[in-house]
Amino acid sequence: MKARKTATRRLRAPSLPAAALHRAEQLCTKAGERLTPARINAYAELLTQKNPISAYELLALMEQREGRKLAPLTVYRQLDFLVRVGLVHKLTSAQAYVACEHPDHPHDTLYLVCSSCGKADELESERVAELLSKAARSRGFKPGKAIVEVPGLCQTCRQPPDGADGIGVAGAR
Amino acid sequence: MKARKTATRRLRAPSLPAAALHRAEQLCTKAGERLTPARINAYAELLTQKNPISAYELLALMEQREGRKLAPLTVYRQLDFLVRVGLVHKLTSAQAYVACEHPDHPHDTLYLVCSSCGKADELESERVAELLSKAARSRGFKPGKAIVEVPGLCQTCRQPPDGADGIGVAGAR
DNA sequence: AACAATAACGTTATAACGTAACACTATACA
DNA sequence: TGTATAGTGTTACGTTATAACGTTATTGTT
Ligand SMILES: [Zn+2]
Ligand SMILES: [Zn+2]
Ligand SMILES: [Zn+2]
Ligand SMILES: [Zn+2]
Repeated sequence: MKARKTATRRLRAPSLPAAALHRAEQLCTKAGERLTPARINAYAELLTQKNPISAYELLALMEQREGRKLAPLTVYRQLDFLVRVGLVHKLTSAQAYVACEHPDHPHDTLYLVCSSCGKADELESERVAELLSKAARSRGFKPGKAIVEVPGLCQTCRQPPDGADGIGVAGAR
Repeated sequence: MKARKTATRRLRAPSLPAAALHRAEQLCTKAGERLTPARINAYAELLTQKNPISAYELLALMEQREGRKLAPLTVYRQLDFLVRVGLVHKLTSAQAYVACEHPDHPHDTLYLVCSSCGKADELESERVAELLSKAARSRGFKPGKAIVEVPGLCQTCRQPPDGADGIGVAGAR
């Protein structure tokens, strides 16, 4: 008793690019995880965003897209999944989420995060990973994926060209 | 003019060690910040803790110590201050706070955080700081103090000696 | 000492972030 | 076909953090 299709109410998914979808499928297969429509939607929505967004911002976007109310938990579960398989990183210092720029292989979370405009620039550094891993193991500590977040001012937000300091970011070296 | 204390109502501060107090005073003087009794109390209470604690845990401890209700905001303000002057670090991935182990000079936040027992081991690495700073500047990014948190299992919590994996164990604090 | 300016503190209310519990649904596999 | 496992939806709740505003303490100046 639920067959009735109530005249599509703006259900268009954000249309995840085929290449991204394919990569995601492979990643999930390899990890023994299931890539469901709901998860695809969440990922696609995140991919439309240029900057990291909070879970509740994603919630609002998805609600608008799907034309119905969603529970926060829904979004959190999908984010947990996306982070788990490595498609998305959590910026813990900003309590925000952003799609990984090279999800093909697992790696640490390593970002430059602009305190002014919110932009997050993902880096990769084998040397940092190596240093941290070595330091950890030398203390008998078994390390997981490191979280490295460098707050500061991006090039654009440094506009005021004279040496003037911008935001109150302490201790720039 | 100072009103006499009204028959001590368990107001015993946790007695901040004199050396720590002295260091804190110097730090604040240098930074042009005021070290008030309330702030000293918060710091002292944090110093009694072996592991990082949440703001609300600190709130409860201080309420118990002072025998009265406090507002969360009070504690948050004191924590902001302590982090600002460098006496305390925030472990952003655990939403917890811990006293710095060498507050004498400013430095990045760099911890090994056990996902099982919650212990946080503070490291210092000039090389990591240097690498991050260099990478940032090479992109026109003006870096502040980096946040580096490595989750994992501490030596103690690795007890189960067979090679079994243990990462990802939730529920530290 | 009196004053003004600023920083810290207290209080109430509320916003933002995240999870527990439970019932239901889909898929995989014997 | 059953049975086990994983995913989803819903309600309610818990935790973390801040806004707004008025009061008190400190500092520097007259
Ligand atoms: Zn990535
Ligand atoms: Zn910026
Ligand atoms: Zn430190
Ligand atoms: Zn441990």
